[in-house]
Amino acid sequence: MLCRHFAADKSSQILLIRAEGQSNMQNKKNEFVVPEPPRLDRTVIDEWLSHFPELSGLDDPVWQKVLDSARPVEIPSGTTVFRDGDGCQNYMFVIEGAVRVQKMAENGREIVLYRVNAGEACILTTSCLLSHQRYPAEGITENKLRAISIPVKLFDEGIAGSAGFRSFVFSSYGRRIADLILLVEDVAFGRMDIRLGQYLLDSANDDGEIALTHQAMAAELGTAREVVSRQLKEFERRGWLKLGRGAINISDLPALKDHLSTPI
Amino acid sequence: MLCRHFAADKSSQILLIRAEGQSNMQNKKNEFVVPEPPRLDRTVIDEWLSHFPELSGLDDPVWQKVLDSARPVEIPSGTTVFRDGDGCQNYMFVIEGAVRVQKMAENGREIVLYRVNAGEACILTTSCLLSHQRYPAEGITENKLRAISIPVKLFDEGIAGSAGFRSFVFSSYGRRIADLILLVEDVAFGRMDIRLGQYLLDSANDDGEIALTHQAMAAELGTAREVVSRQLKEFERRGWLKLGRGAINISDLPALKDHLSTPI
DNA sequence: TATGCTTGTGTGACCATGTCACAGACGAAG
DNA sequence: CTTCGTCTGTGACATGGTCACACAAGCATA
Repeated sequence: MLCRHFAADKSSQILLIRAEGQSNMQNKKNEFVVPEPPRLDRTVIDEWLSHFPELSGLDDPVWQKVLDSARPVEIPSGTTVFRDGDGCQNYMFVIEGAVRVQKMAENGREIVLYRVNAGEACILTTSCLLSHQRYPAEGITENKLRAISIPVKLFDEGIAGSAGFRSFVFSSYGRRIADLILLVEDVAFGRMDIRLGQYLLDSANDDGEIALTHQAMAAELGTAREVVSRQLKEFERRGWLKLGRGAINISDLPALKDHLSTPI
Repeated sequence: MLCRHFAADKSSQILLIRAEGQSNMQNKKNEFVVPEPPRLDRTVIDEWLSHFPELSGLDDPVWQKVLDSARPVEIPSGTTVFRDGDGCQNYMFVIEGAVRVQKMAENGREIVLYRVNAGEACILTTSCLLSHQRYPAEGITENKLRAISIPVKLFDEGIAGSAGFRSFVFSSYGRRIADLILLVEDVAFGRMDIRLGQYLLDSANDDGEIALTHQAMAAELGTAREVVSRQLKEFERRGWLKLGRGAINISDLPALKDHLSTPI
C-alpha cells in the first residue's frame, strides 16, 4: 500500500520507484531505486519529442513552459509504476517502451486493459489525479521505459493555455475509452478461439514465432491457462501451428487468419 | 446511418433527433422531431444548474460566457441520441433524466456500459468530438431528458478558460474510465448469480419490487435471457423472491444480500 | 551423469454459462 | 372468448472456467 513513491525528492532530485507484488506476466524483476538526471535537459526532451508529430509541431509559449519543467525519467522493465488502489502525482508521457495496464481478480486471474505505447500518455494518471480517485488498475513497464514526467500543476496550465496539448490529451482519452469499450464487447460477446487467434497474429514476429507462455496469453485475454492450452492444442491438431515450451510457431498463417473470419 | 441530425438548424433553431432501430430494452418509442426553445434562456439554465453544486458554484467569466451560448434541450424517453458509428457535434450536460450508453453485438446481445445521470456530462460525445472518432456505442434516453447543449467551440473555450469547468470535465472522464474498468472486471471475472443479484438490489424500489423483463436484465448484464430466467428461477426456488410476468418481488432481502457476500 | 527443483504443459472430470429449439402462459385487443 | 404478440420455462448441447494432478523440459548442483 504505502510502498510506492512517485514524487521528486526535493533535495536530491531522485525519483524513487518500488516494484513489488506478483504478476503472471513476464518481466517480473523487482527494482527499487531509479536514479534520474538531476537537471532539466531540454535537449533530451526535444530530441525524444521530435519523434511524435502530434506534439513536436507545437510551438506555443505555454507548451514550451510546460516542457521547461518536464523531467525525463527512465524506468527498468518489469517495474510496477502504479498499483490498484494507489493515489498518484505525475502526468507521464511515454517516449520509448510501453506500460501494460491490467486488472487482477482476487482469484489471481488477470486481464490486460490496454497498453500505453510510445507517443502516448497515461491518461489513467491524469484521470485519477483530476477526479481525486485511486487507480482502478495497475501499470507495469514491459520494456525499459523512457518517459517525460510533468507535474500536475504544469499539466493543468498546459491544458488551460495550449490548444495543441489540450487536443492531444483529449485524443488520448477518446482512444482509451474506445479501447475499453471494445474490450468490454470482446470479453462479453467474443469467442475464445477468435480472441486467442487474433492475439497470436498480433504478437507473432515476422517469422510467425511467438515467445510467450500459455499463462501469459491467458493473462492477456483474461481467461484461464488451461483454456489457452486446450485451444492451442486444437490449433496444433488442425496443423495451424506447432507448440514448444514457451514458444509457438505458426505454420499455416492463411488457415489461422481464415478461421478468424469464418469461425465454424 | 444517415438518419440522425444533432445540429441546430441555423434559421429555425430547431433541434432534430431521429430515433429508429431496435433495442431489447424498454422504452422503444420512436420519436422524430423535437422542438427546442428558440431563444437562449439563461433563467432556465441557471435554475437547472442550481441543483448541481459542482458547477453552480462557478462564477468565472469564461464559464458565464459558455452558459450564455448554452441551449436547453428536451428529448422524450426512448430516443436514440447517438448511435454506434456516428460522428457528433455537441457537448451535452444532463439536468434531468438519464442516457443509457450500451453496446450491441451482431447476434443481438447487448450490454449497458454506463448511464449518464442528472448532473453528469456525456463524455463520450466530447471524446469523440476531440479525438475525431466515431461513437463506439449508442446512447438512449431512459426518461424524458432535460439537458444543456454546448457547442464544441464554446466547450473548448470553457476548458481553456474555466478551471472549474475543466475540473468538472476531467472528473467525469475519471469516473467513466473507472466505471468501464470495473465493468471489464465484472464481465471477465464475475459470476452471473452475483451480478444478477447485485442488479436486482440496485433496481428494486423500496417495496422490493422490480418491474423489468428478463430480457431487459440480460441486456443490462450482457448475457442471454435464458441465463437470467434460469438464475431467477433458482433464486425463487430458494425462496428469495417471487416471479411474475414483467415483475419480480424480493421476499427475502437479507438472504439475497447475504448470497452476494457468501456465494457458495 | 544423476538428482532434485522450478516452471510450463496436458488432461479428465465437473460446473457455469451461452445457444438453440420449442412449448406454454399471460395479457391486451378485437 | 379467441387471437396474437410478448414473456417465460426447459431440455439438450456447445463452450468456457475450475480443480486436481501427472508429466516434461530446463536448470542447478552434487
